[in-house]
Amino acid sequence: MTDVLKNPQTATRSRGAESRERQIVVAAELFASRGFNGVSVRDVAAAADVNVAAISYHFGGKQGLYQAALERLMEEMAPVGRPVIEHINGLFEDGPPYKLVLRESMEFVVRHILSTMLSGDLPQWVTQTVLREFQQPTPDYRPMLDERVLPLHQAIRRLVAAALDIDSTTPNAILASHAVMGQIMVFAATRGVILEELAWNDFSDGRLEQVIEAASAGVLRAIGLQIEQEAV
Amino acid sequence: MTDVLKNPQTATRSRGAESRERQIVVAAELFASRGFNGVSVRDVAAAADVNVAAISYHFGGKQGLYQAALERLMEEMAPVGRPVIEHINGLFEDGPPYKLVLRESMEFVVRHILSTMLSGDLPQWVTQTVLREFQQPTPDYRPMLDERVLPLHQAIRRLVAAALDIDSTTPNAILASHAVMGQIMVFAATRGVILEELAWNDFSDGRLEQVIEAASAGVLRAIGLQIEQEAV
DNA sequence: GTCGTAATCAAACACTTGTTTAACTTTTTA
DNA sequence: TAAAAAGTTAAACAAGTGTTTGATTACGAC
Repeated sequence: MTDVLKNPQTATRSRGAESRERQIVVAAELFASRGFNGVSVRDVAAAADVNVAAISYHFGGKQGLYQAALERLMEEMAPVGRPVIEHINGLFEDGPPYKLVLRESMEFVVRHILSTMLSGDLPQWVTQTVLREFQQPTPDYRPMLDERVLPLHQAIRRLVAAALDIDSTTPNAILASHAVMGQIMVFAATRGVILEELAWNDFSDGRLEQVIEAASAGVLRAIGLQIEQEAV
Repeated sequence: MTDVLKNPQTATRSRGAESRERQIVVAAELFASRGFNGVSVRDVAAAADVNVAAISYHFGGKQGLYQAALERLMEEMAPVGRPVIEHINGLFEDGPPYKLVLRESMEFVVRHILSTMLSGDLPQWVTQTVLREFQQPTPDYRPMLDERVLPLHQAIRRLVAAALDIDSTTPNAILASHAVMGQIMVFAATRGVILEELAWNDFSDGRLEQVIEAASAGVLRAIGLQIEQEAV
């Protein structure tokens, strides 16, 4: 808690740190929307209002800047997965939970992931980069995969396996949990197409709620935790 | 069936057509794996064993080559969606089908899509390009979206809506069908990660069958068409 | 105030980019 | 066979790429 006092740089790094920060933010957004090769260092420099040489000076080059953006991505992604992982792990501490508890937990998971990824809380570039890297991983993305994505997958797999009454280490559990992840992430991945089909501009207000409830209902049915009858 | 005879070009286009064909094939694969900006015209020329100028000569430039690759993509994608669309449309010709029929149809849909996309039948670059463009569409992709992807979505939506007993034009039907598409496509989209987690090399033999059955079971449950009891 | 470090800057670097040119070979047509 | 068309080729083009340089400025420490 006394980091600020112990590290004078943190309090007084007025000059270069601000420009460094600007470069990371701008680069993260540009890389997300146009890809690594679609962005030139001069694009970043212009958008961040710094000299081109500043990138090599601060990050050692374009590649280093991308790595810095990925590290920032890891920070931004923490609040997406961490609550879910902690929630699920806490659930299994006192033995296998009742189905009703599993149901509520899965509802929480779906709601948490979709509300953070679809609302404005999480910067758009975070989702874009995760999806892009998931599909075509760069070597620098490995830490992100190991420390953020896979732990979230494994936590959800425990939930799915418990709901389906199968061992969470079996291929079937792995496949079923990926299917569930697909059911959830499809709303982030195909966001643009879905908005277009619904003639919506964004997921504000009740619309996000509608998406969450639809996704939640589908997921619960998929793992056999649906309420028997639904009002029509 | 007499196309070859009626079109002498097809039989006798010895000179330029071969080189043109090679350029399209090579370009489609390179663009799929490295993205449009990640591939230079000299990369394509070298891989296709032609002169750089040939690209401008045959396609008017790099952009034209990409469009040609997208047109090829549209041809390659036809056998994925067409059988599914025809099957579903035929289903509804004589009024709303029984649940048992819906169940068998959905099983066919899942099996058809996954077996074509995960086995070697469909070139890998096709799936890669579809997923990439779905996430970040270029203007040239619009025809592909309108003529291949959306019709498939709409057909599946009819099935999903019928299974859930809701109107297929409601937001809920749209959302539910996207969730189902997510459940299916996740196996193509995250193919690499899934193979890694299962310590598999590919989806050959019984493995593909295992994936299809897992996906199928999840989808059927998600739309309320599951068999009541499953053997354990 | 002076020194030394950190940061910024315009300019230049060597290299790659997509495209065009004009000479050439090959194939088709008549 | 001769003319025309189609295709291929090496070379050159201007513009853009990431990076480095050396001078210049801003700032905290003494």
